[in-house]
Amino acid sequence: MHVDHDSAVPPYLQLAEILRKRIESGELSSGARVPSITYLMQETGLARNTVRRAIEVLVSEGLVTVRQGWGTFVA
Amino acid sequence: MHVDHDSAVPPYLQLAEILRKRIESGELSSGARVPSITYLMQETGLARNTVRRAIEVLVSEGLVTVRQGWGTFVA
DNA sequence: CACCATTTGTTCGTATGTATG
DNA sequence: GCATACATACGAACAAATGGT
Repeated sequence: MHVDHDSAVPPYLQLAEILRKRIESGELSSGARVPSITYLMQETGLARNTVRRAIEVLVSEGLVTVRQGWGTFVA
Repeated sequence: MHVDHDSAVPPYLQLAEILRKRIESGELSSGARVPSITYLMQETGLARNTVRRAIEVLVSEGLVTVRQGWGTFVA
């Protein structure tokens, strides 16, 4: 899991794309838990808000659902 | 234009609601320019990112369109 | 019940990049 | 070049919800 800060594609979109592919490939199937924000921060080196933004992209696409205090899950 | 930090409704949703009503009431009609982020920051006392978040809500609702370097306009 | 760890939610202040006129 | 306006990102702090001890 790696994002390129020098890319023309902003990091939050790169991360969204990474997660999207993991979902569409079936690596993360329906109902599966998406890695936590904290974990994704550590894995990618991105800030919390940036990770959240990536997740919000997936939420707006209907790919995942988020529940406060619980986690993020593949729809 | 006023947001209440003690409200259960987060400021970014309060601002989104304020702008939504100004659009739906016709005070801001189609094609009209939405006040700039800087202006809304000064008017509401909110931070830049918070104002942007409110606008993103309206964008996701299709009420406004944003053009970088130009401005935000009622759809 | 209280307490705590985990996880998501919101906001702030700041900095820098990009686009338009 | 400059001013304005939006775009992205960082780091920090605290709130709220959940689940387990």
